[in-house]
Amino acid sequence: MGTAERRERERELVRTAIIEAARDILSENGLDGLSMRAIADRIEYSPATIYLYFKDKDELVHEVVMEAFERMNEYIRREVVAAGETADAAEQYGAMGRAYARFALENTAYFRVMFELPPVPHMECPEPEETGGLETVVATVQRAVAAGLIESKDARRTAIIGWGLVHGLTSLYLTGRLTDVVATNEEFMSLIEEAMLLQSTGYRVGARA
Amino acid sequence: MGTAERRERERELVRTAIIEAARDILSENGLDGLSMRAIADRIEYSPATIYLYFKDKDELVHEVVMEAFERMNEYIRREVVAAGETADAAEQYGAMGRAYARFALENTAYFRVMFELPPVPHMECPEPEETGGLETVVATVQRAVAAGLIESKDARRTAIIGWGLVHGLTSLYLTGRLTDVVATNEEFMSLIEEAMLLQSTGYRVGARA
DNA sequence: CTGGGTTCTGAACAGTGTTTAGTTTGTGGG
DNA sequence: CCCACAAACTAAACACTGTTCAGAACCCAG
Repeated sequence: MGTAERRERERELVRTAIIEAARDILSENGLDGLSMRAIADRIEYSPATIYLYFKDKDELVHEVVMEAFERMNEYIRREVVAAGETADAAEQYGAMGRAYARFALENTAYFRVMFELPPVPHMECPEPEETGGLETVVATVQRAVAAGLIESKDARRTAIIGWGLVHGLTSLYLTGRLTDVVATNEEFMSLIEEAMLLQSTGYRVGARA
Repeated sequence: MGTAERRERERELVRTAIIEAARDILSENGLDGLSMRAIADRIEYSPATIYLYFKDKDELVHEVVMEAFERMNEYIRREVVAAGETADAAEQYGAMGRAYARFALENTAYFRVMFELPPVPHMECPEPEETGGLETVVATVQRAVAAGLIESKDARRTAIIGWGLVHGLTSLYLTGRLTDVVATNEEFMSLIEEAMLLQSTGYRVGARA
């Protein structure tokens, strides 16, 4: 009798319903609007029920964040294949950076929660999704290095510096620190483009493409 | 009779006491530990009293953040004059970036609050302190450009890109995203150094110093 | 010393995350 | 069929949060 399996399936259904509700509330009302009672209301359960599926609010949010990272990775992957099947590795690297920034612009609430949260004290996951995207970047950098487009002794360090570059500019822009320099999203994207171009070619005289 | 002035002074005294208490709690217990009641306890007043000096918790925190920006600016200023009276503009620029990162390492709670907060919807201040530091950076970049050490069509854009670079790397490091690449603070500082060096010289073949 | 204005507080309200005791529900075995 | 047991669910409470408001305490001028 497969009732146990059905129970298991139903359980998983409720679990994902909770996560979806949390994700939707997060997108619509921001992190402040994301309360256990709001989630409970949306899925028409009691708040206490959530604690039968997640030990904490932190655990629930962590799950949502993990999902967000997956989405972002897929977003970037899709973006880079869309606009660069024939592009060289350096161009693909640039496309990744632009996609990262654009994802942040399109999912600001997501993006904030992904990085504004505690320094992840309890991490068991062997970084399958979280840094999975980074590995792709590293590989791209390696191809660019092999093609002589970028010089780097350590492709991973180079990828991380690039990550820091676009992540930092994006954070500053989203928190309103750049308002008196870059006003619109278009201006911001062009700033990102310039910054990424810089990493490849530098500011040295005559080095610019 | 100067009782009005004395009253005013006493009032200002309580006000700064509140801010100091908030700052201390923030440093010791982080943003989560910063509650109105905790502040009231520390200054031995009732929670309601705080609302006679600040309309909001947001307004109070905003004040603390403004102070934090001033402190950071002064920290950087001191750092750059300390280790670079004879240094050229490019070296001073690098010192600024390192100081920024070191300040973040030494005041993690501060740093988080400074940038994790809402996109500052109510900003009347004509950026005297907040971007006051940025102007110094811009001036340094301009001197470096004039000396032929850095190429840049727009010194402000260049400064902002540098800001984004070190800010992003710092944020990622503080939120634990770089743990499997850079383990210690020393490694992190060397990453910052490499990244800033990159902005001046680029990854182009033969462009490295 | 009395009136008025400032300063302060106790108590409450609405909201939060979380726990627990207790109820409902559904299924498997006698 | 029905009972019992386990799983799912919830109402209510607890301790906390930011915030407000009526009233007490205080201080100083007239």
